[in-house]
This record gives sequence, structure tokens and C-alpha cells, in this order.
Amino acid sequence: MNQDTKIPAPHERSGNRLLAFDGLVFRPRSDTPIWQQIYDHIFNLIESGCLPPGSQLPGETHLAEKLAVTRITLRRALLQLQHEGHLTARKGVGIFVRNLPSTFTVRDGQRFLDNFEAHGQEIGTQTLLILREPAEPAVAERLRLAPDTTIIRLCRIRTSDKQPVYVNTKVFPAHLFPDFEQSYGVCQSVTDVFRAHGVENYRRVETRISGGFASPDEAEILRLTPGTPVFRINAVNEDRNGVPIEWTRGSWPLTSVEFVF
Amino acid sequence: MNQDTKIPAPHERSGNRLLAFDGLVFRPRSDTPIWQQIYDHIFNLIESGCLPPGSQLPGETHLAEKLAVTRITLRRALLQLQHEGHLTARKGVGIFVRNLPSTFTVRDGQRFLDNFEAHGQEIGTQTLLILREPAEPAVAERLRLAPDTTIIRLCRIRTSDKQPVYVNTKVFPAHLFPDFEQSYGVCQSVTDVFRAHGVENYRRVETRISGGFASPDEAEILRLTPGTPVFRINAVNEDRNGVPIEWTRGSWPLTSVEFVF
DNA sequence: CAGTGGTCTAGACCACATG
DNA sequence: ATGTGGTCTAGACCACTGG
Repeated sequence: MNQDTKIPAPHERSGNRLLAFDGLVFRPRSDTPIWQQIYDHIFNLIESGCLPPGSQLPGETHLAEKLAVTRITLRRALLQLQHEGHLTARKGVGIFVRNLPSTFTVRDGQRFLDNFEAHGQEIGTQTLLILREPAEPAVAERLRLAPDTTIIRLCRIRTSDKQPVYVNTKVFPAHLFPDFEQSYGVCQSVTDVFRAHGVENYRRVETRISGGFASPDEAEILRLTPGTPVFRINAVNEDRNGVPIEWTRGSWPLTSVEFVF
Repeated sequence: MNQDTKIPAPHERSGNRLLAFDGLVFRPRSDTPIWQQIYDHIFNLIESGCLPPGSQLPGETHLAEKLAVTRITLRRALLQLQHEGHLTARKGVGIFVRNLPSTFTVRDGQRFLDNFEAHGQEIGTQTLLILREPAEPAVAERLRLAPDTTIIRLCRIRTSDKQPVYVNTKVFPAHLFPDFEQSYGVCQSVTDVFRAHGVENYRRVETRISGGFASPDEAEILRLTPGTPVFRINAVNEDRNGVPIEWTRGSWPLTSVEFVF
């Protein structure tokens, strides 16, 4: 009666929100530490679908009591689950099962939307920021511009089933795209902007993939715990004459994506 | 003697091993939590070279006392530093500054050793295992073999300046390389094995990069804390006729490498 | 306001590695 | 035997969010 919703999750404030945790006993002094056993147990509940994406866990206090461990021990397990992208915690709200988009496969040299082949997921775009400013030295170097040349900075989020899975910042030489804002505004497509300015063909000249850890800002945007590991991608596109037209930097939660080359 | 190697660091068992931690006071209730402040401080000590690679930190008990915090608070900072690859802890031994090889840049389609361009680091190879066995279904599929065809499994570590930075497992169809062990033994080079069996040219047909978290086994091999994030790469090589000759899977610590395509 | 997660303390016992 | 990191407990206060 209380817990059989399809997806999001109910909130039964009164009683036990999730029965899955009842009557469990973890063995101390076993080969695997208690927090690991708890980790494994919750992980299995998620994998098996007993804890569907978006559902809320019981409060840490309740849960710790139910599992007969200290909150600290419980939190050790929860922290690992957060770092691995299975849970997200929001202060003052609760802990939720993260919607892991089964992992995207992103292929090199393709446009973003082309990458999501038949995943059957709602892909959304949200533009956080779009402005013109003088290029900082690092930016100028990447785009082979003189320092302080004006550039256009575009910052966006991609979401899958309402959940943010990718945040990135793109930089363009302003002089190549005088009508950027206008042509972008129509359907938030950079490709459209390129086309509107006569850039039909372009190629990704280099892609760099490195690892990092979510800054507080990134973490908030991606709904992660700060310090969660992320992929950092870094790429430059050139037009057919070899002129750099775009520099992209972006972050994916480590567990949300697979790159294929 | 006991511990006076060149780079690692001094070990003054009696007194304070590292003075860098003396006289610090962290402000509670500040905007950033104490464990974060400790994290930042140690991080800066590492970055600035005050804590050189290989050096040992004071014991957690001492350190916590010196910083005037609980061991738990201190450990929260240390845990993050371990997950980010800056520190490694060995039970019963101590906590050490990890030798981050500044990050390798690994280029697609190149042989391993070719990738380390002018890093000036000692690259080593250690063969952990080499055996013949029937192919499991997953393996057989990748190499397009009938199940239970015998394959050769090779498991190795690559080290940089004595520190393990990469562990991988390669699988080959046994019938293509009858003299594998012999030709491999000479200089531990797979390329040599290929050449010895008449495979001069081959190409990497697909590379997959995903993220994961170090299993206890991996962690021990790579000298990481279990659960530390890692890159997982997954690739198949084919000869010039399109026949799969090698399937590679490997793990890098997230902070040790950058991939360039 | 009540409930949540985030932080922190002061102890304790253990398994492990080293000398 | 000693010192190390790994685990665990039983409390506490805080900032945040929501109704």
C-alpha cells in the first residue's frame, strides 16, 4: 500500500518508507566490513529495481536505527554510493536513487544528439549562460586568437529524463558569428548557428578525455556530491580551412557515459 | 640503512616527521568545513612540493592531534585525497604521497610505449600471469571464436618510476600464436609476438572508455584505496584481414592519464 | 516548525606490517 | 612489542528545506 508507485516515489512521512531494510543484520568482524555489507545491500536493491530511480531512501537516522548501526557507519556506505553515482543527497530534503541513464555511448566526431541512439530517453537542453567577453589568454591560445579578442561563451546542460547528465562550456570567436544569439535562440542548436553563418562543414581536430572531481559548482549543476569523479572532455572544432571555430569543455558523471572511438 | 632514499622523504621516527603541519588552526563553522580545509592544506603541500612524491605522512593519530581535530575528521580529508589519487594508505605501514605521473597522454592507435613521449620517466613492465585456457562466452564473442576455443590470457602491469599506473589483461586466440610464450619471454613485447607469427600490421578497430571503481584486487595491484575511480579501457585489434587477434581490457587511475584522440 | 543531511567529537577495538 | 591504518560506537550541534 505504501510503496508500489511506478517511478518517482511516494512520501509516507508517518511510517517506514521502505520495507526493504527491515530485519537485516550485518555481521561485524566478518571479512567484509559492515559499511561494505550495507553498500552491497543497497546496491543490490537498486540494481534489482526494488529501489527504482528517483525513489527516496528513509532518513539516515531511521535507516541507521533499522540497520542497527551508527549513522557514521551508514554514511560510509552512502558516501561510496554517492561517489559512484547511484545516490544523490540533497540537504534538508533527502537521499534519492539517481537515474543512471544506463550509460550513453558517445561516439567521437558526432553531434551530441546523434549520439543518443535509440535510448528512448527524453533529451533536454538548458542554456545557463550566453555572453560576449574578451578572451582570456588560455582561451585565446586554443582558438588561435589575439588575447582580448571578443569571444562568445555558451554554457549549457543536457538532461536525460529530466536528470542532468552533462554540463559544458563552449567558446566561439565572436567575429565569425555576428548573429550568434539570434540564430541560437530559435532551437538552441549550435549547428544551426554554424549553418546560419555559412559554416556547413567542420571537423573535430582533437579530443581529450581526462578525469577530475566535481567542483561545488559542477556538483550542484549535475546534482552530485562534491568530489564525485567526472569525465572531463576537451575538444576543438575547426572549419574546413583549419580555422578553429569552437572550443568545448564539458563534464560527465563518471558512471553516466561510455566513449566509443 | 633503513629509510634514507633520495626522493622519498625524511623519516624522523622520534619527533615530528613533518613540520609542515605544526601550528595550524582550522576554523569551525566557517563556510568551508574543517575536513575541506585540511584537504586543501594537504593538497597544497603536495602541489607545492613540500610533501614530495613517496614521502610519508605522520601517523593519523599524531596528525589529528597536531591539527586539533578528531581522527574521523582528519580521515574524511584523507579519504578524499586517496580517492583523488594524491595519497595511498597501506595498512600497518603508513600513508604516502602518490607519485602522480603528471598524467600521461595516451594517443589512440599507438602502441603503449610510443605514448610516453619524452616524459623522462622509467617505464617498466611486469607480467603477472600468462596461461592458456578455454574461452568463456564473453571472451569468445569478442574475438569471434567458438566457445571453449583455447585462448591465451596475459595479465600485466605497467609502472612509471616504480609506481604502477596501468593494469591490463589481454586475450589472444591461441591457434594464431603457437609460440606465444617463447616469443613473448624475450622482451615481454606483444608486438614481438605478433611479428614472430607473421602479423606485421594490425589496427585497433574500436576503443571504449568508461569509468569504474577499483575492485579490491585492482586496488591492491595499483596501490589504490578500494573504490577509487578508474578509467576502464576496452579495445579489440584486428589483423589486416579483419580477423580479431587481441582483446584488451585495462584500468588506469583516473588522475594518472589523459587520452587524446 | 519538524525533518533532513552535513559536520564534528572522544573515545575504543581490531588486523596488519615492521623491527 | 609497537605503531600503523581500518572500523565502529553514541552521542551532539548545525544549516538547510519544506509545509
